[in-house]
Amino acid sequence: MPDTTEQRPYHHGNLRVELLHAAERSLRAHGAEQLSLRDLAREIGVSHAAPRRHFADRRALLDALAESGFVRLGARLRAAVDEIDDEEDLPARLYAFASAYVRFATENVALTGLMNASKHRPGATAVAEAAAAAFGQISDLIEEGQARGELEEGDPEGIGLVIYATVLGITSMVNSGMIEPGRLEGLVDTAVTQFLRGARPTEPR
Amino acid sequence: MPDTTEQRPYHHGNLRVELLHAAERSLRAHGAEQLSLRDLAREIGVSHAAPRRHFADRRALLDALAESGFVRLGARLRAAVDEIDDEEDLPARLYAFASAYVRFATENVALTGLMNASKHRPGATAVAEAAAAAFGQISDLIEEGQARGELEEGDPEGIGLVIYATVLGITSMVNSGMIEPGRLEGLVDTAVTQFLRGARPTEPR
DNA sequence: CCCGAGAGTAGACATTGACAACATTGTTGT
DNA sequence: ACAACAATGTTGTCAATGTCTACTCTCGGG
Repeated sequence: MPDTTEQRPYHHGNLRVELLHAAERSLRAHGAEQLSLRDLAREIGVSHAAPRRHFADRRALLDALAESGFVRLGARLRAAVDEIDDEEDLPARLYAFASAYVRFATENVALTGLMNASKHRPGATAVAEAAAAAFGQISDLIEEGQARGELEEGDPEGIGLVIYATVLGITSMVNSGMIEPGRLEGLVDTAVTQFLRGARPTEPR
Repeated sequence: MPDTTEQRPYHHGNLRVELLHAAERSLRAHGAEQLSLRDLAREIGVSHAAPRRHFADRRALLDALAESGFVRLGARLRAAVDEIDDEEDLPARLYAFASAYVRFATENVALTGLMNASKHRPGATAVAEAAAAAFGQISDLIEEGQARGELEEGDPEGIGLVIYATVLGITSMVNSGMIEPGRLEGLVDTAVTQFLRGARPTEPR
């Protein structure tokens, strides 16, 4: 375990990951706007130019944060869905998915904002890929539901995107203070039930 | 009409609004991150400290931009809905609402990002109010639909928020580059139809 | 064993937001 | 008419920041 009391050798040896950790703490505490490379360097105890060896740019650091966020979000979404034992209980799985997203987004407000805001300029495919992997899961849920006849036919990816967008929008509004956090649960609930009602086959049976 | 070739009198006379205009141009051209008060001052031709007389803070300028954005958005949403002559054609009005939002958001990418990102810290009620006025309209649509029996009963504001969140989420994903702009129209379409299918009364008389 | 690449350091520079002290103008009360 | 006075702009200054360049340290492989 690295100790801060330890006499730092000339080479830190673990700077990149520690920078990411410190950056995430700062992000949580003061937001992306306030995040300063020099601050992180100070906090870790290296010179102000050291971060540049690992991140070409302030933006590169933020992108790395966003990417890491998407990876973790994807993992948590997958875990939440898999936690529903009954593989055929689509409503439960959908609700688990939505709840997991909401929990992540409200527990990581600034991070989520960063993830949604970071415009992926040409070439920065890493972030986009991580994001796609995160919400791609829901397409699978839709497809399975359609295969079992529980859902109306239709482009599964499109439908999945719409659901994802709904949850994203709700948490975005809560996180930006447009609506009170107390309404979150209720909104997610009506969103999911609304979708299920609208997506069931026209001729039941 | 004010000319830039004119000898500027000591008092500019219209600095506040011209600052906002210049700020919006800069926002559109380089994003909120890059917006610099000194730049705006230079562009307008006043001293670097002049903006401070009208905006206490860089953040105050951005907040004003966001508020103005919400006001204009609200107007365009209202106009779009009112443009549908048949007051009882709920689907058409919903679609008009969604389309208008999408158009605004894709025509004003950075502005929309700013509006959604600006965390309204305690006391900054102006932005929140403008936002509420913008999306509050949809609750009215829902209520009318319910009154005519075209929609299932339920908290109209909650339902309205869910729709708004869906459209917001879709455009957010497009604007952040997560999905290609070409899919926008189709996604909005499925979102609206999905909602309408799910919201119709259970026993259609 | 040495030497070169990777990793950290030190110094410099332009830019920025914020602040203070001062200048100019328009307004208002008398 | 005119003297305060409040708005509005200006100049000067300061600390902080991102980024760049040149230098230093350390370690592992020929």
